[in-house]
Amino acid sequence: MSKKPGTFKGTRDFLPETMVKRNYIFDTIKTVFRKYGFLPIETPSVEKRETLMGKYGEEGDRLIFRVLNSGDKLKKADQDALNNNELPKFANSISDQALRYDLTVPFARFVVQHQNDLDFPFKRYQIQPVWRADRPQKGRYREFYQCDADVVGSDALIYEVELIQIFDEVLTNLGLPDFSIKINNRKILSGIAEVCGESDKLVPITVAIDKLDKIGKDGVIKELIERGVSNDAIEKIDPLFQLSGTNTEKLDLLKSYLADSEIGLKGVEELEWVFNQVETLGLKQAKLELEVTLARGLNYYTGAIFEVSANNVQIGSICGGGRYDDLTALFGLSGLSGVGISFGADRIYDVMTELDLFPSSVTNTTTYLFINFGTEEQIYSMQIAAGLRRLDIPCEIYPEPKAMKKQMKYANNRHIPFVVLVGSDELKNGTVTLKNMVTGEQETLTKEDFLNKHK
RNA sequence: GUGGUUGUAGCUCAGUUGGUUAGAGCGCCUGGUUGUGGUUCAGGAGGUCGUGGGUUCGAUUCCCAUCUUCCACCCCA
Repeated sequence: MSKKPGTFKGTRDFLPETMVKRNYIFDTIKTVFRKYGFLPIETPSVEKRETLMGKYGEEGDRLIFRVLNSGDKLKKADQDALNNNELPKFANSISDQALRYDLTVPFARFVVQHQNDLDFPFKRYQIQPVWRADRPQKGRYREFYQCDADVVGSDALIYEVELIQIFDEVLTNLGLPDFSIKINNRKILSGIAEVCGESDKLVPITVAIDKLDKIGKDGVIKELIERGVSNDAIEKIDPLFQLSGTNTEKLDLLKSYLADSEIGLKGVEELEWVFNQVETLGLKQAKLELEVTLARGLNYYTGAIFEVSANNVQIGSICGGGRYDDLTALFGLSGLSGVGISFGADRIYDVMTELDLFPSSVTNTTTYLFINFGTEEQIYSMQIAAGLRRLDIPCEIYPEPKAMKKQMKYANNRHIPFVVLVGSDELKNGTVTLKNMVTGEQETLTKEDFLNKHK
């Protein structure tokens, strides 16, 4: 124990048993992404510092892992800044690059950089790890995977509808029994701030009301006061806390509440259209809920915002997303609207583990193990195994004629569902004996019949 | 970034009010069973009690630091 090596705080190794389950999640997500016409890309783990910094708000910047300069570049260290305790400035002087914090901002950079090689609207999916210098907790890691699908170059609401369908389809295919897609629109939040006469306090207002389900109405009001929102405005926000009923009822209420706000009404209209289309098309499992208090922290969202949570599991949201009207403008290309979603694969894994949702077939990586009885039997087994592999059946041969107990145990621990016994009798008769490791049943059949079973 | 918490065998955890050889269950290995795993029985291996320093005749136990775990806040997937 004492001298055992370990991984860096908040990061993990994945053993084969875990990896096959993770791959099952990734594969399910990819399959659905492709079905909706998204194309794969990858971007580097490390980006220039200026690409990332300032895109996620002050809080986000703090959580970006910086990468130290090397060699002579270290001599640029701003020692005055260090002596004056200006740590961020000092950090900038010795670090010109950083690990990516999410996949969306690097994607915006990617779009601007390769704009002449892309067909718009450009739909891409990307499954890669991201890093955050956060304090780890359960369901919260320093290195984790995001599975993003984004469309850039169209403000058509059809994409909001399709992204909701993707959430629904992926999570249904993974077998999640109960989950909610919460949706809101930043324009509605802007409208609320406008109606309250506090347009300049949009961010503090959204951050505060986002916490309604966590700290309750009184907590939100307290926070609004702390953030300098006037009492008049708080009174005007108050009715929103009582907003209840069906999505249609909520929309109707919002229409009258936001009657004086052009942008607010635009948001309501957009949401209404999305709801209508989703209703017509139908969802498999998801509950789609309008949640006026949903705000999400990332500042770059401007239209629809999404968040998905698994019900009956104590973990944060498992997916997120939204529309950002001008993210590429930060890199010099304006007029491109984008909308995208992200699956938090690590949290989905945790939820599926807690609810025991992985089908047992996922861990059956090898179908047959050939028991090794000796040299001649092994050669005979290798021929049959080659036949199976030509039929794409995964199988393996135990490498040495060790005690059968040991070989059986190996099959058992590896969750291999069938064992093939080829001893001297089988060799002589041109047969194999098949043992089902779950039921314990055995049957003997000719090797031709065995192979033909799989055609 | 703030406050707290955790660390003893591969895993889950007892225990030591500071004192000769630190325990259990599960797992692992060997054998009962030289063509049968998952059940059962018998035996066995495995720990400088997270790491570094301090106090002490003596520290796994007390103190400090550090790393790690988990939790609340912040924020978020």
